[in-house]
Amino acid sequence: MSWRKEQRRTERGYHHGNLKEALLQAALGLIAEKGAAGFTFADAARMAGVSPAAPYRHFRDRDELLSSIAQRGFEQFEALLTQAWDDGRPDTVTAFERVGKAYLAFARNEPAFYSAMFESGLPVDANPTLMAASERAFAIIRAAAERLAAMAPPGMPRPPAMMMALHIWSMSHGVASLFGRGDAARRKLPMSPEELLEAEVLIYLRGLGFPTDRRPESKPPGPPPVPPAGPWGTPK
Amino acid sequence: MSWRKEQRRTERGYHHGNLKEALLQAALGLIAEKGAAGFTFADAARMAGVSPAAPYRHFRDRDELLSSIAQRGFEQFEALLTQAWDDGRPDTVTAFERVGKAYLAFARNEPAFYSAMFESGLPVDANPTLMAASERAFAIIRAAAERLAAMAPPGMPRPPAMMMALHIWSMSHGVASLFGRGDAARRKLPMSPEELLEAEVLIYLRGLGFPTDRRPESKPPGPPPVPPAGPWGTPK
DNA sequence: AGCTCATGTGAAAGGCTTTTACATGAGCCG
DNA sequence: CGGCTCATGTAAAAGCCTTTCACATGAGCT
Repeated sequence: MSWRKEQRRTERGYHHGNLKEALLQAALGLIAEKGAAGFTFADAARMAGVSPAAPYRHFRDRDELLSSIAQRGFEQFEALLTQAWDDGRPDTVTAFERVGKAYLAFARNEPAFYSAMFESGLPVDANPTLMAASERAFAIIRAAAERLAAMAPPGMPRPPAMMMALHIWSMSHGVASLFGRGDAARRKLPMSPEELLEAEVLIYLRGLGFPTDRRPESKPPGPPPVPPAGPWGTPK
Repeated sequence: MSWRKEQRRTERGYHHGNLKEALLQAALGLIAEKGAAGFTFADAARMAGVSPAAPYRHFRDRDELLSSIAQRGFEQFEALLTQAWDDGRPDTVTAFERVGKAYLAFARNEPAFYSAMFESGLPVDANPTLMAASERAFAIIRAAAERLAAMAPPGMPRPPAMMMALHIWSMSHGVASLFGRGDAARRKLPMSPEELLEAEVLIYLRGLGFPTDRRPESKPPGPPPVPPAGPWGTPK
């Protein structure tokens, strides 16, 4: 084996050996449990088994720890979206909707990251590193919108990809914030957040003139059934 | 004049006379200035000129003050949306978009209320009064969607009004949260939040089969221009 | 005039944040 | 090996916040 200092840290001595990481993990757990506002620097220290002053060797203050978590969150978010987008395979619309689902999945499965990223009141635009990470994540949505815009049906004015990306982002974020969290601010819904967002995106794309019957784009779509089935299941 | 105890409170004695209201106002200012997380009970007391213990005569704790503000926020929000909707005058689509603009205006002009309502981490569903106020506000959007759904063009399956309402809500909330705040979490945009949301809603409505040329619904719309102008200004 | 109770005060306990001086020991160098 | 040095951790202390409790005040009622 090749553990130099990863393992065998059960009975530590004066030095922790991996405190920075331990603090991040502890904070992640605490935020998930009690929200970004309720999370306490001292609590994280206690959980890591060090004195309340120790964290200051690794983070300037509480906010910097929060920023680090948001930073890491944006990175994981970007990775998740990248994987969901999968460069538009097997077809653009399918991949697009997978991105939407990934957005919701992230909000639900990583409440701590999501809190730190979007609800902690951190001035995102004041931290260039954080801002950059945030923009890299958005760039995935942007790229997907670009691809979608490029295949806009002829005869329609081509929608600006940036605008489409912002629209999709706001839909995803709105659904995730209002309905997609595990525990807090929950409201009863007649459908799952995933279904809600999928229908929303489909209607939106249809409004742009896209065929939304999920046919692989290689073969041109045949004549649509009349009346076309709506994106909200069978009526009645 | 008829001030019994409203005015002349400059040089107060032992009793404040209107502390509850003064605390709410102070908190509103503090939250607007430093965010819901940064707001302090003691600060509000100081601002009202009373001891740190005084607020406890009017609010069980800090959270109850926050809840009161959220409560009041939902009420003002409802009033604003009601006024914007104006029972669908002069026509449904126009009124509908006015509601969207009102949502953004509220987020921008009342950041303190907005924070308390949506970003404070308060368990909305744990407080029945708060929940009810929140639902009354949403009911306006719901009613508007109902009206819109009723005038769905024939030949299309009729969209469920509740779903439409949730979609519109999520769009508005997404745009407001991501781009519509005065100071924090700002991101650069190629257009104003209002324009962004308006285009988004128009595209969505068009996806449902609604004519979106803003003609008064009394006179049936003539043949649409071909190709129809997009909701995003003139391309190029 | 006197009572009473809502409303405010002062003090105190306990917790969090942040700083400072000091302690420890891991890694390196001869 | 022996010793140096510096990153990393600790203890203590100052300052602020929250919350509680016993006590003070005076507004409104009888």
